[in-house]
Amino acid sequence: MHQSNDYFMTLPERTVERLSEYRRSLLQCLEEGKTHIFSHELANLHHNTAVQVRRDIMFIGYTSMQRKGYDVRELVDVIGEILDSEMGLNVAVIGIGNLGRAFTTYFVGKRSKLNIIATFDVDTTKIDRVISGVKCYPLNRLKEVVETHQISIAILTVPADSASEVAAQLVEAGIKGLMNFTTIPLNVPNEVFLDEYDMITSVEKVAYFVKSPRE
Amino acid sequence: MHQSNDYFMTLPERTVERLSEYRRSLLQCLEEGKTHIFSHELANLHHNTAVQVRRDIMFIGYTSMQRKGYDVRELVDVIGEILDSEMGLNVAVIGIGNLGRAFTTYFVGKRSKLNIIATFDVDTTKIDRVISGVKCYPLNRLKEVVETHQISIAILTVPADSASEVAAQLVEAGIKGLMNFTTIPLNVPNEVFLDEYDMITSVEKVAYFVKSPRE
DNA sequence: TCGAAACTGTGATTTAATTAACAATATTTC
DNA sequence: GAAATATTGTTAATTAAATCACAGTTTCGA
Repeated sequence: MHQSNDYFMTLPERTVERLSEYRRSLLQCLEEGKTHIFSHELANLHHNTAVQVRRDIMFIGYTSMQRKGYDVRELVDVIGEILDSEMGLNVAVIGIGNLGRAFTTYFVGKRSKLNIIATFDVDTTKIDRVISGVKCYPLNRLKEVVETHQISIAILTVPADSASEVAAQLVEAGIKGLMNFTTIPLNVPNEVFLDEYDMITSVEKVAYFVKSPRE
Repeated sequence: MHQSNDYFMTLPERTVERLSEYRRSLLQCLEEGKTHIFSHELANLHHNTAVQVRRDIMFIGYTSMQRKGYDVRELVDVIGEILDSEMGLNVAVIGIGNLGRAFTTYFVGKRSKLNIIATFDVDTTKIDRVISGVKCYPLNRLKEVVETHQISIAILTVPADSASEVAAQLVEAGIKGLMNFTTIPLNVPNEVFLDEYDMITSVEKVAYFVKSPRE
């Protein structure tokens, strides 16, 4: 396996996740005026080891000032080059109930290359209102709005019983990435990147390990 | 490595997650009157393979009627024996903003051995109200309520800037499992099971793979 | 200026998770 | 009732992820 610094292979999924997390800590460091950071410091801010941090950073081909730690500013920029699309990506939140609003407000104010352009809902009282800073469209305008605004990522926070149907519409509308927060597993074509997160499963897992601790 | 059906070792984390997911599909099957299910059917309902399903089921020591598929009822029960605590576990949701409410309402009506007993918030207008079916207490009564109701699991959905402090209080109050939905990584003692989920990271990951598809 | 200390970068190793491969068993078909 | 088929349970192989171990810098202290 040969890796150069010029062309990137796609990174391991876990590494991508950690880079996203590192970046946020690093931005925090910048605000606090910290200019350099050691691998073990960054590790301590997250739940991992210095080696893991160094390996992740190795993957993106950045190297530090030896013995001074990583230059925080530079590292933020390099992570940005990896994670962000140059022109940014447009995002829609589908279903603006509690979860949709939670998600949307999380993003507000965060400078980011991801722009929440639209939210969608079936509830007519929400339509055309601005919710959490973003305009709400009726679901039946999904395809039109996705196309005209070139939305490539959708966050699915609709009730379980409409999840599959809406997902199909999203695929049809040409979405490229789908984050599914419903409890219904979805099937999408291979070229659409799908990630699913199920809160109930997470908590059942916590409960299991509370009941049966390891070693 | 020797595994008997009588005493269980703790299961792989991913297996636990999948079992939780399987169970929900299986309950759905029961409602539809389906009494048996093949490994490949269960696999198709999720995003995995028949082998994976069989391996997961092997882990919990259940074996099917050969060639008839798994007995749905039995399998649900066996998964329940693995995942659930006999007497159930009590859960509290800390921070009843959008995300806290989303989580709480997800659980309402789901028959489950996990009981959301209390929610907590600092907002005095919420206190003593019943939100999403659960009573809201002031944060300063955390320890008292956790102790008297024997709450062992906490769902942390407070704003980022109070996350660490509240987490410390939860540990102090004797919580056994903590599900952290804030964007702040937490440090808790080893005996407290911690799971963290960060929406922003998830979406940044989706964005990365939209930009750099695999193979 | 030399040696010790503090970090990084990375090959080698280990561990965990997934997938392949297939024997064993039950069912159906003729 | 023998052969073909469908399905499980499990061992072995593979792949992915994390960790170990250590050589290579740079800096510091005497």
